[in-house]
Amino acid sequence: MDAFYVSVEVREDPSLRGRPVVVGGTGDRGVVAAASYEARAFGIHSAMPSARARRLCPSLVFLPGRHDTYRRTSAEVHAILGRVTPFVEGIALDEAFLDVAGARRRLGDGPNIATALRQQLHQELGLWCSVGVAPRKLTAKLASESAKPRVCPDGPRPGPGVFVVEAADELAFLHAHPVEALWGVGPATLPRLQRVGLHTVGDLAALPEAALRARLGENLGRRLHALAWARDDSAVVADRRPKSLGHEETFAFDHHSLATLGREVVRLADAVAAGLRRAGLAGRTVHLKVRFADFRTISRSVTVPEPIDGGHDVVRVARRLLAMVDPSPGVRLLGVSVSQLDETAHAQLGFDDLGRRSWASATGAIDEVRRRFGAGAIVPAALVEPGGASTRVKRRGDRQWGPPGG
DNA sequence: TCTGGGGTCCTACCTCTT
DNA sequence: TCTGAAGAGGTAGGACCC
Repeated sequence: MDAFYVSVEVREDPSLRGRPVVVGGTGDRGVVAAASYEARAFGIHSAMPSARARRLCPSLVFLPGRHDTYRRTSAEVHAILGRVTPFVEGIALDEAFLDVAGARRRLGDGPNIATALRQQLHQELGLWCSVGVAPRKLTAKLASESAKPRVCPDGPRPGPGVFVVEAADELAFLHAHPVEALWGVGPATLPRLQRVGLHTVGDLAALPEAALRARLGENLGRRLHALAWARDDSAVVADRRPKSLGHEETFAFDHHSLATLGREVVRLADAVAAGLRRAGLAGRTVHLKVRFADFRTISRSVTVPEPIDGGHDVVRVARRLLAMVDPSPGVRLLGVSVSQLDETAHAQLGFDDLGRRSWASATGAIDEVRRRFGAGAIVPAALVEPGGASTRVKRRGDRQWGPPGG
């Protein structure tokens, strides 16, 4: 989808059309999550610190974002994609691979399907997308970039919308791209390649695989060499199962006390546990991530014998991990996640352990209250601050791209 | 400039078991 | 019984993607 979050906002408020708009964290520590093409003309891009984006474009319209709306819209998009083929692999809320090999007899060739799909998405949802058509995922992804609108100093120019790479042209198309276009070349690997004069995928392809392996390590060297020669036979995988689930949050101010961080851990762990139960999952390994004021990041994890999905259990393990951390340098971010997931959610119901059984039934009741009255209707006692009717409980979800502005 | 949040995958190292 | 090798699993950190 083109500038997905921003496009959803513009659809709801047409007065934003044609203006430099970004969705992202509004506070000093926030970043840009999505920028309209008008904003990109100012040099603004996603992951840029919000403060810098404001400096680049004082007339910028800054929206805090509504993740639930984007998630709902993404589901609508996927429903339309699912009419074309059941083989839809979601990459992010705004991106997916489709294997249309089996749909060609019914709907025409790849470019025809792509053109029809763009029109359908626009007619039904009021959103535009760009489609790359190619023999494999890597080149389809790059082709979709070529299909997108272009940013010029005098404003955005529409792209072709659909960009087709035929099998015969695939290598020439691929080799003309910069090395960072390849999956696996990021901010750490790019300088290592550039230092030895490898700037394009073609440069990389011309190097013997052994030389690349020696430079980048066996695995990465082999993988990048294969990708540079368009050897990527990874299939489109529909219905991917998540391997971990977590929440993390950057604070508006650094925390130095274990007591304050303890409350944050309870909130995050409780939200993660609720997410696990919603997804019908339970996990065995709990991870705690801590980023200090100087951006040094550590993680601590522990594996428990049985899968857990109850707030009480995840909180207990996460608190144990927090006790290993010295918060005195100042903590700017805390994260809790759970991995080693399986679908035996509520496994503890089967335990011959009265304590666990009563927690499990309490958890079921908590989920039901939250379903009927909202996520804030019932919270862990550790999060309730004194204040009677004015008691306010901070919940996850209102600060998706960094702490809010003050 | 001053760095989010949701993830996946890989590597290195350690411990335990066979 | 002791020892070393190999494999599995756990833990920590980092790179990468959208």
